[in-house]
Amino acid sequence: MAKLEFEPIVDTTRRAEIVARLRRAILTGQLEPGQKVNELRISEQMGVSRAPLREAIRELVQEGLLTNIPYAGAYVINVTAKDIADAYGLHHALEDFAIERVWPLRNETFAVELNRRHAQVKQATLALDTTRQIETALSLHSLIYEWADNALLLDTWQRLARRLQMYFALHQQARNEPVPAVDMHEDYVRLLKGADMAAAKRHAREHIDWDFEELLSYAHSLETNRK
Amino acid sequence: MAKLEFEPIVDTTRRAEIVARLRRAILTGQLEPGQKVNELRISEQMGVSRAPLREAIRELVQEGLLTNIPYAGAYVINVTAKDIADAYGLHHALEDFAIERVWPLRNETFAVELNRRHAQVKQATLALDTTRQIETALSLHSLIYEWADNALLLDTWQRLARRLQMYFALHQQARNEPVPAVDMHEDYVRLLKGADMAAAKRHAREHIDWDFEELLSYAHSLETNRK
DNA sequence: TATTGCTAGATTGTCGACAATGTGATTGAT
DNA sequence: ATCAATCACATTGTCGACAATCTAGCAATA
Repeated sequence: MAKLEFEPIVDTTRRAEIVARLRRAILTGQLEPGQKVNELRISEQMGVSRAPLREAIRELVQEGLLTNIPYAGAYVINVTAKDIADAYGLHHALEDFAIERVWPLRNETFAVELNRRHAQVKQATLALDTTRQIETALSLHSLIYEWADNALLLDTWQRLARRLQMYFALHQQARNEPVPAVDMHEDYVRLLKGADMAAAKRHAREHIDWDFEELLSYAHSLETNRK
Repeated sequence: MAKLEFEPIVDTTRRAEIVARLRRAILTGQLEPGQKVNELRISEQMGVSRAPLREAIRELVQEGLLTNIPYAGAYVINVTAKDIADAYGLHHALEDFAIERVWPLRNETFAVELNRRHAQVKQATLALDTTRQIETALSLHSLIYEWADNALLLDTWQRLARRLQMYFALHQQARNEPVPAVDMHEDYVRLLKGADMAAAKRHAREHIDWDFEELLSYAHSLETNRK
């Protein structure tokens, strides 16, 4: 008899769907930083009442994507250069820790999944689909966190990853250039499959720094625009 | 003219008050792990309607203190030995990072605040007030995160600190002994004021390990109880 | 006996209406 | 003209009621 496994049934509430849509709107920059989330307007657009929408807003506030001011409203978080720098500082710390933890847990399945996600990045890069490029790159980077066997670390990473996704989307949106059509992950993937952990850490650090440098121009424009 | 500073006005909504009360109930173990949060019952006890209570529940779910199953209810998170181990693994990583960042930012005010919080710990220890002992110890440990000048790191720590607070409270509740009436923070405080960062890191690591060892007996009882 | 289908009760999810609060314009006094 | 008081208006916060769903127990059937 074949071993058949079923996936759990998921997301049967309006609230969950609302959260997903709002989150996506924020992470893709459709809802801009600082913009107000008007409950009545959005609930009417989505065809739901304010109750599940408000519950969704509470979740996103806790996720750190919205801020709330009592009796004034919920606003998409603002992005400053310091926010971006903070995110990358934390990214460094988590990445080191994740690599250490994942190192002895790697196996053939890990390598296969690493290749699969890397292929997705390359595909999105070739297709010049920038939104998907960001998503797939973060998915690739998520792998070590998923395999590090630490639920709290994974949760922390996912919160951070959402911030990064937002920053990249805004950055890409700000400069209207196509996108870097090269893929920077060859070394990252190769080193994660290798035997030299120190080298992997070093490269991850450089890789993160490289991404950060990329965002700096956008971060700079934020500061100048504010004046 | 004396420099007078006002504290911000706080918590004008029922929701915020409900969140605070529920969180406290969970972190002190009054709401036990696995216990169901019955909306109707609690809303009647608190004298509020279900709407703000439900919004509060959403926040606590995102905070990681509750889990939610659609149409079934919200439950206080269960605690396993692995959860505790995960928390301490992450604690290690964050502590290292925080010490590095806070090191060049320390000044006289930092030292004064460090002493102040340490005094609170000693006071709670003398008074045999275990709940307050846990709170003040975590407050002491929070200082380096507050001074590290990284909002995301601070946020991450606060989420972790709440888990730790819960674990300690449950641990203390499980064994009915009075409490360790000794204070372990003398060296911690001294090294944080000193010049040897490596030594501070090393000690913090040992200190965290010591706390973890302390929790292991409780973690063990969890596993055996489950059988 | 084991399994399926049904029913009643309890609980969560959602809705529409009302209360509380903030905001900006208007008025009026000095 | 300036400033304070007032007043609509819009928006958020809260409430009570209803709809959708789950669970446990019992009956029916093989």
